[in-house]
Amino acid sequence: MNSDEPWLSQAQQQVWRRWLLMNSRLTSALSRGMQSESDLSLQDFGVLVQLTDVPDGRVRIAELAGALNWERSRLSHHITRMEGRGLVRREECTQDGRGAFAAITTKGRAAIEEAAPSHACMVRRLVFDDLTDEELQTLGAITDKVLGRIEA
Amino acid sequence: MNSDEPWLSQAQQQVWRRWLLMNSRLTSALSRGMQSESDLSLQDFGVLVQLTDVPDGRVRIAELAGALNWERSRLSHHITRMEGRGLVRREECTQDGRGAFAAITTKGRAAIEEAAPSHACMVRRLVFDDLTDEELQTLGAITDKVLGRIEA
DNA sequence: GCAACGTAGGTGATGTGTCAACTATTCCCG
DNA sequence: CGGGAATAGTTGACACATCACCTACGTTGC
Repeated sequence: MNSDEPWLSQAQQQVWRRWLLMNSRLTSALSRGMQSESDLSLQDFGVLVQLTDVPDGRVRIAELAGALNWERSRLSHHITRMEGRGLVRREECTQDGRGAFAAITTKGRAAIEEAAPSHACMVRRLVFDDLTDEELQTLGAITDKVLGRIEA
Repeated sequence: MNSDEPWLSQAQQQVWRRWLLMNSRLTSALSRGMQSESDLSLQDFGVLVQLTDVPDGRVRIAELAGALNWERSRLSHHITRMEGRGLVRREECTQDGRGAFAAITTKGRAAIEEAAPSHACMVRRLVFDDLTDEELQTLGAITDKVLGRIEA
């Protein structure tokens, strides 16, 4: 438990490995679930969530990339593909000639509204239903601490 | 808090979003750190960890894929690339003519031994150093619960 | 022993992410 | 104002992941 040593304690290492495993299992499970219930990927869903979060259903590209923690170029490619499927559309920004918005379409809204309930249900079943209030609270505290560390 | 409703409670949703964000931030941070300190990717590292975990430094492909939660074909492609860089080598399995091992090479061992300390240190700094013993224990309990749910 | 089926692993085409470079615009400051 | 630096977004080449399919071997049951 000495901070100068580079290694993790036995307990930390065990938790860490289980955590990594849980994350990848959870992601694949949610991803499979999403694909089978709708024709959205988890990534598509993430984009659409951000767009429905905001009243006018459109967000500046860079802001969206920040919220998703994606690279700008990745988002640009992804938007291109989603645009091709009619889920979003690009809109130009009059305030800033360089800028652009990604805007959700009617079809996009329909898609996320169809996908959301079963996804939320799955998240509950796999993650939250078994957690006590105290565990939920601790989990929140942990994520905040880690996010705090990463900022710094 | 009714299990029949598909939706997440306000508190759950907030924790969930922070959790997702934390995961993607943490992964990018660790990935960047790994790349800058060694010439391994986080994925390479994961493979090598599994191989050093076992006395003879070789694991059957399918078992390795299971431990990493990767598809077999993904692993096969990845092994091919790592083999090209001299980090691992394929070995045939005499017990089962279909089978194969992935085995760590001397160079692979050197690579992971060089990369491990700073990676472990980063994991400690970003994740564990701020956590109390109780939080660590709760985190372990949570991962076990979720993993349990996913198995079922 | 051999036909039908299951399993281990590999392959190539296609989809997605990353990186470096690029254009167009805005900002800053003399 | 004007010119260099910074910023928003896109693009194309390349790296990696996924999917459907393939081969080779093993297992089972007749």
